[in-house]
Amino acid sequence: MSTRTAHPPLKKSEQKARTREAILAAAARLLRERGIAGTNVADVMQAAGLTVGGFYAHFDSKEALIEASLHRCLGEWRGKLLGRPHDEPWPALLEAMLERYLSARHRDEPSGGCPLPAVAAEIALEGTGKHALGAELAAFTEWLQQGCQSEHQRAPRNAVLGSLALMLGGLVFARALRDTPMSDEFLRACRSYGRAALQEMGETRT
Amino acid sequence: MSTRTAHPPLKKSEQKARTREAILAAAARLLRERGIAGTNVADVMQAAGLTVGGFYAHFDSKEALIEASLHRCLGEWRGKLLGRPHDEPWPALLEAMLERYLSARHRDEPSGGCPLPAVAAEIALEGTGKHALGAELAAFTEWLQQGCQSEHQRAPRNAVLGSLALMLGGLVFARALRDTPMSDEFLRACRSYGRAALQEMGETRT
DNA sequence: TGTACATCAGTGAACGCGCGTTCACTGATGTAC
DNA sequence: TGTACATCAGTGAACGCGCGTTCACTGATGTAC
Repeated sequence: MSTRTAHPPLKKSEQKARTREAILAAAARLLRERGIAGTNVADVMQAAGLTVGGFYAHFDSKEALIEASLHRCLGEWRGKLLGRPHDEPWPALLEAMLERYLSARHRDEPSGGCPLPAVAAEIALEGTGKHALGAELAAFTEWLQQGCQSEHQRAPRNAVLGSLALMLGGLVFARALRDTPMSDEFLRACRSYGRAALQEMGETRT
Repeated sequence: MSTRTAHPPLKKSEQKARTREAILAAAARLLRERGIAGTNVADVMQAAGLTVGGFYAHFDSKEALIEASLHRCLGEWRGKLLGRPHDEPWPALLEAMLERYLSARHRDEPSGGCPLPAVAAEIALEGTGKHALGAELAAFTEWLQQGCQSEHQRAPRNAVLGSLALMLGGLVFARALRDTPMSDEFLRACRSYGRAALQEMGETRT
């Protein structure tokens, strides 16, 4: 709303682009909190300070919004997960990622976190969002493997993919068991499990 | 249908109990294929050879059906995952479980498999089914830890919970990336990742 | 510069469909006498 | 044993609601002359 009455007044096309951004941002937040099925077009538009009817001037369908939002969302998240580039060997790098991902904070605040725990299973069932997921996951794993400086070895693909699966499964269990002792237990166990795997993989590769 | 006209004719109460079983079985299959949101009451009843209206003579609500069906479903699955009791040390036991779970067959045939990949994220988001999940997961982990014969050591809880999370995450990714090279890659990587973790955990505990 | 018209982002009501749930009804089984 | 009534599992249509999508309309911005 304030963006639309900002000074100096924007050109129409600029304004439309900004609105589109607002819709994408609102969708990204709702997606992480409620998943795909739980995110309805009217709520997204309301969260962006608009009304339903205008939606189809920006996107062809809800599905198109989901794909676009996931692309954006996963791309941003990629950066957040590791922060600035580290000069560390890959086991330490992946371990730090596990710690951050499998934390009580991330479990309890989905809106600022990774969209995949809410969304991955729905993509598997319905197919909506699979292009975004495929593309971003390919980019992410490649980026993670190259994330170490050249003096260190490249992280093996098994270690990267395995860590991602462990993170997803662990967080889903932890969220499903919220308010249960097993929730914290899962987080702790998965961090320990990942550390063990990475240590073993680091040793046998060295 | 054939169950209802079977010889000798059944008492009314027996008949009703059988119908309830048929509904539960139909729901269990659909749940694994379509998840909770994708499983609608009318389809469940049709799959059980009945019509919608009769549903509420057996269950109070869709939610009650989901809880009951998941309880049943997860309980049966617990047995299938390990088959008959093994006389093996726990790392080998869990490794065998990983291999079976993270297989192309399991990825491609959800209807005969574990309901969790389709259902766990929805439980985390909506809450429907969380009682069944909590109870069955507690029973399952305890049972897995005690699954080895007394001469072997009891499997550490971290190894059990971590393996479950890895299995869930790995299968969800593999299904979401179906028809993509990364799908098989995820299955292979997760099996390897799990083996590494279990080996490391087995060594440090021994 | 000023005026008349065109464009188009956004509005808000309505449509159509799916789905959980309800309900009057049916017909076979079970019970009372 | 036979007859009349009660019970109740299952039927199928209807209700109500949520939600994705459409559409006639508005009013501000942009353009032509």
